[in-house]
Amino acid sequence: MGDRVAKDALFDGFAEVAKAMANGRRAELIDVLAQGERHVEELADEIGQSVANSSFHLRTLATTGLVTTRREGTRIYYRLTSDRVAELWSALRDVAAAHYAELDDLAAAYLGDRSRLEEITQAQLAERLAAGDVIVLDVRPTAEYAAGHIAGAHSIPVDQLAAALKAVPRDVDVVAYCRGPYCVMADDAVRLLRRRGRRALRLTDGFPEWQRAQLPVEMEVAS
Amino acid sequence: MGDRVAKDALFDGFAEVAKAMANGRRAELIDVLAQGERHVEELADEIGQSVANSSFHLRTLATTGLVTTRREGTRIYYRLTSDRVAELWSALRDVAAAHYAELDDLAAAYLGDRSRLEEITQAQLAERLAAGDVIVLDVRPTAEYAAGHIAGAHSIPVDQLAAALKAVPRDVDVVAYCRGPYCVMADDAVRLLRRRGRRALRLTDGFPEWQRAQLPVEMEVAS
DNA sequence: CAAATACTCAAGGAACTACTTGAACAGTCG
DNA sequence: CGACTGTTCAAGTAGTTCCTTGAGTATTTG
Repeated sequence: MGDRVAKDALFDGFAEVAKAMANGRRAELIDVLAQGERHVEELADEIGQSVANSSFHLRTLATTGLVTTRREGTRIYYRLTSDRVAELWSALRDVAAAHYAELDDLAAAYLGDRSRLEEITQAQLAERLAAGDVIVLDVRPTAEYAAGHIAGAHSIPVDQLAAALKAVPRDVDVVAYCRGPYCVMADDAVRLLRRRGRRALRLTDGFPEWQRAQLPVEMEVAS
Repeated sequence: MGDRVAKDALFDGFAEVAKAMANGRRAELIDVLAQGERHVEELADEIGQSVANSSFHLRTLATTGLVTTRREGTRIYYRLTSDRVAELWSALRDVAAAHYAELDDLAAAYLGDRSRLEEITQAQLAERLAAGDVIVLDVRPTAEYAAGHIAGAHSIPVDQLAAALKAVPRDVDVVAYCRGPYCVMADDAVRLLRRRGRRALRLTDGFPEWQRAQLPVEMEVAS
């Protein structure tokens, strides 16, 4: 069976990459970075940790090559090294959802009851977008919308939705989307819209999955 | 940003699954189980660990739902819960190979110099198999061949190849394959064949990848 | 050049992880 | 039923990981 020591070392190498993702805070970082690049303070804020600790976790991710940095003035921006990392993250989520029994409870505790939220798949939305019989709302923060969004989507961050309701046409279905299947922003948006009597649906996945599926996207051009 | 505690718990849940893979010995277990089910003693032997320790690692994998068991007589057989787990493992390997700098050295130390081994991709092999101008050798142990192999492949475990050389036709290219991209059995087979003057190539991936790509497979029917 | 900003590094303690040894627990087969 | 086999559990030790605090290092701006 070949060289035991070298084989163990090689598999320890694969395990290093798994270890990089084997921490809830680092998982959150990957999830946020799948939306686009961020600097350390933003990331620390996003995961609710100190800047020092976030920096430490980012370093861990960088050591295994999952994230890369770019300096701009006094800030350092982190991003996922490639789409493959986002795919790996997505595969991990899927396996967890499918096979890890306790995940259901954890997801329910964070997401609340989704049974009454109507969902729409990527394929269905792509079709209806082409047909033009639907309004799509990107309810993520505007910076994420600017970095890339579903072609034709309108930016209304979820915390501004109540105020912007009047701008949303009444006579057509509304689809809200956000960061991904475990993001609550679109859920909140859909619940609000339905309370106000609109017919609203949630896109099952988020923007990163849409983009990876090669469906049409747009981005704000730097001026 | 919703409920911090619940969000952290959810992402800790995803991290649990990554943790299950975040150990070299467990990674080896997953790699072996991707070939088919095994009982504990075989697995312990395969990863060069005590039965007790292997059992412990298998339990860890079972807790996150990555593996499942089945009893047959006095033995307990473990297998991957689904193809998704194999896909996740494959995605992890790919990311490690693409982004984790140190992996190259580790792989080189275990696999040796592959630069002089000619390779063939799944697609190319599928085409040549259809055309019938190639002999395919499955050089894994016979039990793995029996559990499933590339349609039309012949079983010659690598340690029996030297003795069985005469049975391999001289006038046609030979393709050897084994467990996957980080398995040395096909490498050894190809090197041996070339030393004996045959034109031999290595299939880039192994059997699990072939099967997941929906390419034609066969298996020994239980009698 | 000095001050300010953004980030990283180092030390330290609490909590977890890996592996070993030896005992306990099923099921199965005579 | 009772011995046997294959597997799991428990205890113990050495080593690793996580997060905090506070100091240190780049880079930009005044």
